Amino acid sequence: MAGLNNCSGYSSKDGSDLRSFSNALYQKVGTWKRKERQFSMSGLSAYQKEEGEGVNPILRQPDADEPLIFSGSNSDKDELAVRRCIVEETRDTDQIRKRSRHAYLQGRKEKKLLEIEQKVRDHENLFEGAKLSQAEEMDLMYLRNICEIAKKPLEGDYTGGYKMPDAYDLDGAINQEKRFSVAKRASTNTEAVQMMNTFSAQEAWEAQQIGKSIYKFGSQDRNKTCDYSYILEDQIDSVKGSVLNGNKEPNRVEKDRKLRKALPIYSYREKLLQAVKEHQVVIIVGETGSGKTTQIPQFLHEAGYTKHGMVACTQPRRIAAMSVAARVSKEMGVKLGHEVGYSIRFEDCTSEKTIIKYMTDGMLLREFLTEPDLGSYSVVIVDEAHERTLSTDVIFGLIKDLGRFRTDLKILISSATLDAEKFSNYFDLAPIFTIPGRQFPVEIHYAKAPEPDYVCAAMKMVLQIHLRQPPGDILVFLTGQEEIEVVDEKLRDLTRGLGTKIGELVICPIYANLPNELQAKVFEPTPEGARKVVLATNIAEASVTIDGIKYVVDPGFCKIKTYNPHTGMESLLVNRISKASAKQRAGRSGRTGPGKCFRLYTEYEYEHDLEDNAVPEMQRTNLANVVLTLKSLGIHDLVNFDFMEPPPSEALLQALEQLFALNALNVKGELTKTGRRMAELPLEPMLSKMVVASDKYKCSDEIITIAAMLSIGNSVFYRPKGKEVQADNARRNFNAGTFGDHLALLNVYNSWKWTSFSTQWCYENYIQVRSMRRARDIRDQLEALVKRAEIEITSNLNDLNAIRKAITSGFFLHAAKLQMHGSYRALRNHQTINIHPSSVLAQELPPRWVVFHNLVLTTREYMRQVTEINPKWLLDIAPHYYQLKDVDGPKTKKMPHSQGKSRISH
DNA sequence: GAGCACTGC
Repeated sequence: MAGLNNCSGYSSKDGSDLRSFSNALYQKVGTWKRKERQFSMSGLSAYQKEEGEGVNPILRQPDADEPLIFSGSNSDKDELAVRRCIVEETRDTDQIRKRSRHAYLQGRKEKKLLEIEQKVRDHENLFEGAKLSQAEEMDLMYLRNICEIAKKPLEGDYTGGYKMPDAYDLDGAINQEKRFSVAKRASTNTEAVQMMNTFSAQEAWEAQQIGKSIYKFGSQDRNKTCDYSYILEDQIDSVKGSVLNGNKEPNRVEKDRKLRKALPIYSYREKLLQAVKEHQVVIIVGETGSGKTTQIPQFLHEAGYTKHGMVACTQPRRIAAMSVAARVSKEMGVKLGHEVGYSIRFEDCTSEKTIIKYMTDGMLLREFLTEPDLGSYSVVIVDEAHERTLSTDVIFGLIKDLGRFRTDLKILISSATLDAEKFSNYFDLAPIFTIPGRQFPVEIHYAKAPEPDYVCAAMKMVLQIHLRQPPGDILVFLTGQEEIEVVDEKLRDLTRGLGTKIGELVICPIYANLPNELQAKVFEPTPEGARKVVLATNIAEASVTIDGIKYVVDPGFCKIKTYNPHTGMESLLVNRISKASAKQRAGRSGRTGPGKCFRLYTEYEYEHDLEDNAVPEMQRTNLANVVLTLKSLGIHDLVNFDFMEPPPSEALLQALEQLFALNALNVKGELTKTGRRMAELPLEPMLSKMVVASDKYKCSDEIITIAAMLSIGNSVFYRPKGKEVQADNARRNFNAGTFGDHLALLNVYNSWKWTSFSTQWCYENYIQVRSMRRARDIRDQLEALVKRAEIEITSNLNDLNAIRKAITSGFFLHAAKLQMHGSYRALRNHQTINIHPSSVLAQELPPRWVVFHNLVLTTREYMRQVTEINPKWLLDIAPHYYQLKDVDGPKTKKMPHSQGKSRISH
């Protein structure tokens, strides 16, 4: 019951138990409502009369330590105005909700329900009359339970827990246990609510539910007149949990900025240098604000480590590398690019004088290719190691190996979290050095009960904070663009017209695909008297820092890319965040002053359902590129390569197979000449194979454009809300005379080039300038590298067949054949797939043979970026992979759809 | 006729 004593919303100060308290509370609310109806003719004055009686317990029940902003005399008037507005707006809310994720989930749920019901029937038929084993009975009961749960509407469906997506495992099959675990847990909840007495959060929830039912009993006609209660009455109760340690005092901030010596790390200087002197590898745990990234390289320089080589410090992000380098060069009083520099893709800001070099981790990996012993470095610092990016993990393996014969090389691994033990074990029990951070304290509040719909809950929470908490900006973490747009629209609707009655809400969305000029709004200072609400994706967790955030709303979800090596399919799934992420998110509120973090999940869920750390990227990605890099570094035994956490062996094998098929590896698993050329290019292997092959077809100019356009991904076309039709029309202009998306992308780039890279042209055609500039950068880089690899740049724009052949050379593994009903069958694994509706070819008569760039799993399995090919090319280009019967079997001539028996030999 | 988190070379 410890949690209850801390609860901030309804805590009873006289010690009476929660149930009777909430009971009384709801009765009070009921009275209040009835009175309001009585006085509806002059509602406002009725309020003023009642002032002082505690008429509105929800807003008038202040926390002991939490002053209300409504303490002034106008509070009830203001609040009434808010409610009035909400009454009016609720009429529209239903419609908005229909378009929201909510409705989307409901639709999917219904589909699923039909499937499950059929399954139950099947089961029942199968086992009719037979005696069931206990396990079978459990199974059946469990399916029935799911049916029951699925039948309930989403709104108010407290039994359903969080809405979780289907769980896919790396081994290909859908993991049924994982998939239904949420439902399973929920079903036990409904059947035996009494069983949930093991933890306080659940108890509190139960008490609240009982309180609600009592309240309903007393006001049956509530739905007719009291729609406005939607937001405030159904408020989210939170329990105050732990406080993230903070040791920073507000008045010291300014001083700290000026005094390097005031940073916490400074007092550890001598000890740290001693540790580095005695050990080759040192693990540094430094919390945010400890100054480790800026100070440690300077310490090492002062201690003389730069006499025999540079100090390298890797960062996972470009911006971090640039900005830290700029700050350090300022501190040292040297010009950026001289003694202190940075090195990122497209930009090498270093010189011969450089002794401290900040760089992205991918860049250090590239340096391994040109200088395998890292001879020009004396110290390598791997910063932000806890993020476990693909490059960081590969660097770990390489540098651990390198350290064995370069004993003079010092290695520092710096991480923000407490999984330092893992790092230490990996690096042969390297000593761990802990430096305290300097941050403001952050109060953590947990939800008292699980929230069924986190989008809706987040919205309520924002309004609650806005009404109840002192000024300060709010940061809300959502999973994607769609959610952000829904919440944005709904919040705008709800607060429209409040104007002067209540502080204005300035709503700023931010996600990576949002055009720059719209992103900039987030960083503008909040107007006087207003409150900024930032709706962000994970971008705000580490990549973007917004000043002035005082409150964080954390629903506890994010989208994570998963990869299935069997089908070669990747999918973005909404998933729980890790404890480390939750901590990081909370910390975003304590940057400029003490903050508060409202987690929309219970403390129990935090403790038991969240993993400590996110799954490293290595475990959930296509490894072809990693394997190619390692092979070109001369590492042949990949199975025994010392990964910190080895990737799944299937993924490794699949990557080897793919590289073999692409002719990058020979039968012995050694790198071929083609493979060596491919490794030079900063592209995925299939794309780099395409580029290498373009030499043969004399169309390298076009192919590198296509490769650049494909590697910027899906952010070329911009489709603003409300202008979808115009955007789609503009997009269609590029499709004329093409055989598919690849050539359409080529058209886009060339058209832009012919307008001399006009920004205006991009706006007119609903194309994202930022992405196009990036494509141009990549294209320029590729052009230089291709020339260095002695591939001649030749343009052959008129011979579209040559271009398509070159594409096929890279993507023959991704070939598919039309079946009946317009779906396709992948030649590699006979999987049924479809053309993505956004593709050029989705508009036209489906071609019989295609190659595609990648597969995504959303509602169905879709191919994105599809181009028509001639099946004979497959035989010409990949005779080692395809045989005549694969593309031209005797049966296929008459019955093109019954080709299932043909087999692919490797 | 569907909806793509974030990086990096």
